[in-house]
Amino acid sequence: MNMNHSDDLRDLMNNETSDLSKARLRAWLQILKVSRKIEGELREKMRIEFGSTLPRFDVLAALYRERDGMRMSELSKSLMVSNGNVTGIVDRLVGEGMLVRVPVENDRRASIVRLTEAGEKDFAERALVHEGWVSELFSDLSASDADGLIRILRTISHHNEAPHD
Amino acid sequence: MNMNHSDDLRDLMNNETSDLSKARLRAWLQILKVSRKIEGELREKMRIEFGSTLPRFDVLAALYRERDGMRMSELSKSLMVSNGNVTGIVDRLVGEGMLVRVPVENDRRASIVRLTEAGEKDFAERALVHEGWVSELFSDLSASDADGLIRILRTISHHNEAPHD
DNA sequence: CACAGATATTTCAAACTCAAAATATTTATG
DNA sequence: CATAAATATTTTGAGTTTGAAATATCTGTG
Repeated sequence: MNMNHSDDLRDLMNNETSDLSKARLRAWLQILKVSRKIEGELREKMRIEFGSTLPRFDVLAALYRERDGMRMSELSKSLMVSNGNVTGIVDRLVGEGMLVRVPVENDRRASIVRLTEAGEKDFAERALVHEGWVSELFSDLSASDADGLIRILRTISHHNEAPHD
Repeated sequence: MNMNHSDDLRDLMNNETSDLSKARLRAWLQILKVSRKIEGELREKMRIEFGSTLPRFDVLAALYRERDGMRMSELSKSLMVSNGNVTGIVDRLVGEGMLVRVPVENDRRASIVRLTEAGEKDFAERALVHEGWVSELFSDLSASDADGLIRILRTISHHNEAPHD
């Protein structure tokens, strides 16, 4: 049973916070805890097994889904990180020979970033290993709990979706 | 229904990954997505409303729960970040007058970090505002979904708990 | 007591991250 | 066409983060 708008308003006016508000805070703290723990584990595995980092993996993953490449701005929006952030990571991946920057016809401001053949091959292998790590870290998560988790998280995502153009 | 050990083993040997493994990966990516979006929102609010940052809030929150103060190592373990990281953040918070370092009797290696009176007062106010922000960001999350979310995330946490001493 | 190993913390270099400013280019408007 | 506004990206400065090395101190064993 969801709260309606006037309930929310009453909550905001109220000095002491409601039980629901506290439950939501606990939920957020638990999300944060799991997220940090799993990220820490994955970071260490990437460092040891791949000699690489999580942010680089994320960039490669995004470009593996979009084989024709993406613009810097698309990349940063898709990863939900700042524009300037992506610049540095892409620079390093270009240096490692995983990515190339391709100029865009008719728009000399922009460039498309895409995987090199080597980058594509490397990532394909890494993605399988990565999925195995995640499945192992989540091995107590049943199929139905995975679905439940995804459903609940989506309701949160959608509420906080970026406003339409 | 959970997988047993030999199912996991078969999965590892198997080149193609299972549906369950893919569901777990999707769950992880959704956790990551929500976690990033909410962190971004909170970061911005903290910057604008408090002129402060998320990591500083986290340190203050931990010390607000432990009024007698914590050692640097306890702090970094509790926040799941590296030791060296906490040093820098505590340095800044000491500079802002929110924290003090107190020497530990009988152990000159260690020091206890605790809130100053001003730090305690400031944080108490901020914590209420923060809880309101979270509740607003999670306003589509019902009480039962909050509980469900917490339950599922705890099973993941527990599996990945640090091994006992 | 000597001193090897353990423990607590800081320092360090490299990478990541953000927000804002700067740069370059394109588009729209008069 | 001139040029203001919009767009795409990079640069910059400050802060955060990590993992490893350095420093200081403590503890247990002989």
